[in-house]
Amino acid sequence: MAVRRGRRNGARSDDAVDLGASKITADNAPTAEMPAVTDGADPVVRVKSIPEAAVARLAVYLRVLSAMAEQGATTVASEELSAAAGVNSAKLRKDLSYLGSYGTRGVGYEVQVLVGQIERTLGLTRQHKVAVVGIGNLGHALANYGGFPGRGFPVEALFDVDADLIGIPVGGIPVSHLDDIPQVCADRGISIGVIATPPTAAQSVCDRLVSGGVQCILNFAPVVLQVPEHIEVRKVDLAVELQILSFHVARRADENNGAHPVGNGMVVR
Amino acid sequence: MAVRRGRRNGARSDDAVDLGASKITADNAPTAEMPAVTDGADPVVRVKSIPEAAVARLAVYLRVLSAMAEQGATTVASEELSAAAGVNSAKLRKDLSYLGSYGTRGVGYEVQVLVGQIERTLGLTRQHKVAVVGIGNLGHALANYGGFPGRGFPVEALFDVDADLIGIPVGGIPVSHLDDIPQVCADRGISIGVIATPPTAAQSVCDRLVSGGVQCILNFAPVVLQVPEHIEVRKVDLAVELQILSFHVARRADENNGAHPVGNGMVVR
DNA sequence: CGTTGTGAATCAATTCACAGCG
DNA sequence: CGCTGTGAATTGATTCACAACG
Repeated sequence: MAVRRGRRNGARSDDAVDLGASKITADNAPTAEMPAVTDGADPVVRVKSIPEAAVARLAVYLRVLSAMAEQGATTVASEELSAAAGVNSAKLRKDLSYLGSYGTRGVGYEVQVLVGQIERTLGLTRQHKVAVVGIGNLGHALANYGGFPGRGFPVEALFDVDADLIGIPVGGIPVSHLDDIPQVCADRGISIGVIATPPTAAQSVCDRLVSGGVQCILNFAPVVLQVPEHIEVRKVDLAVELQILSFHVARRADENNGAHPVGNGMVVR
Repeated sequence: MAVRRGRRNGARSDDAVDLGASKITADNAPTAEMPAVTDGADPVVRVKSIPEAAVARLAVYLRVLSAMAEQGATTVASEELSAAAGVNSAKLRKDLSYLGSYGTRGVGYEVQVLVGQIERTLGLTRQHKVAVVGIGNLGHALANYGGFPGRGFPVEALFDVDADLIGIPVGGIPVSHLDDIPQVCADRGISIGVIATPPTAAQSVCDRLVSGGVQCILNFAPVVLQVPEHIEVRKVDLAVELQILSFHVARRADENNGAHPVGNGMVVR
């Protein structure tokens, strides 16, 4: 073994994470690992890397906590929060421990404190301007989401190829042409690009977003995008989702059927 | 494609998948732990279970392979296929090995064979009828997907609460009322329910889908659904996706910056 | 008390590295 | 030779279980 350690960083966990979409990474080059400090010693590094899978769950906890706060809850125990978030309490506590130590033994966590810490950790204390590309059905849905989840992710640019759409405002933002992606994204300081185009257009749109300076891409098109190393891509793929469900249906059917050819009442087809 | 049941090598697996969307599990330790057989004595179980993470990737390989087939490719090596799918070749080969041994050493894989095997494994040789609930922007987008990914996932029922929508056909299917979910789903043999409603309606919709006999749910609403154990749920959550991206932006900024901009207490623990 | 926080143990997924074979 | 298939090694995530502590 050569290079050791390496902190979260350029982490190339091929897919890891596990919520919503999948992380996409080049996945090649195993070697170029930077030896970065991790635990201990380094006085400057304080962000103890958080496991990818935990990050996705933090976002879920955050939503649950916000709902609880609205209902007036001021403190919550790991058992309760974990149940509401659909995970077990040990996992929840471990996840929260990555943020630091904000609980009170024998009592639980203060809802507001947790909300604040999760927001800080997820980088929600700054704004991330979003551009949506492809104003079809899905793009419309996204554009109208009206500033996306809460505040923090304002949609500030829309793009399409269709000449009939250019200039028309959707959800308050006029649609620009694909060709203007780099310019407009750069001008408006877009940091997240959402691709909701047909698959054939996706790679080229992606390239333009990158040249416009976006740092992250959320890709709804069923294609594997090729991006430079420093760009973070997540993918939401309906076909893949359905096929995974299909797999489970099939598996279950096989199991039930192990010996019995005759199915149960639910057999479709 | 004719519906065929080859249960030759039926693969099964255990639990949480992890790509694409998230598998939601009760997660309450089902303490009844059975020593899973790995190769063994069990008379019925001889199939190697497929790691959950691999299932999601198989769906991706399938798409890439289909595209290659269309371009006239007849064989493909792991290196090429893996590059196109955005994973490394060792992982690809391992994933494919779960299907059985369909490659030719020194040559590669026959595209058609692989396509067939993946389809069989994912249960794509049967049809899975889909219902979409919530015909807003997103629901519309989904309903118009026109029979979803290829064939295999025909949308056969639509639901909404809005009286103005009831009876109106969207993508060829008339919209029914939420109250009719159980009946209609049962009648039409729906196996997959897609929830595209506002969060407040989601749980109740979910319950009705379950009572209508659907086996799997794809949930776009930002809520953690509670379902009976035998129901498979996957979640696609826009807010979570964006927040994960946000996390990575923040992390990167912190790194480049040695020191964090806004001086909140950085914590360590 | 009751609940957090966390090492240690377990379980799952990924990667390595090479034997086996066409 | 070139490429697959796979055990072994590694890395990562989850769960256990309990000491620490308000």
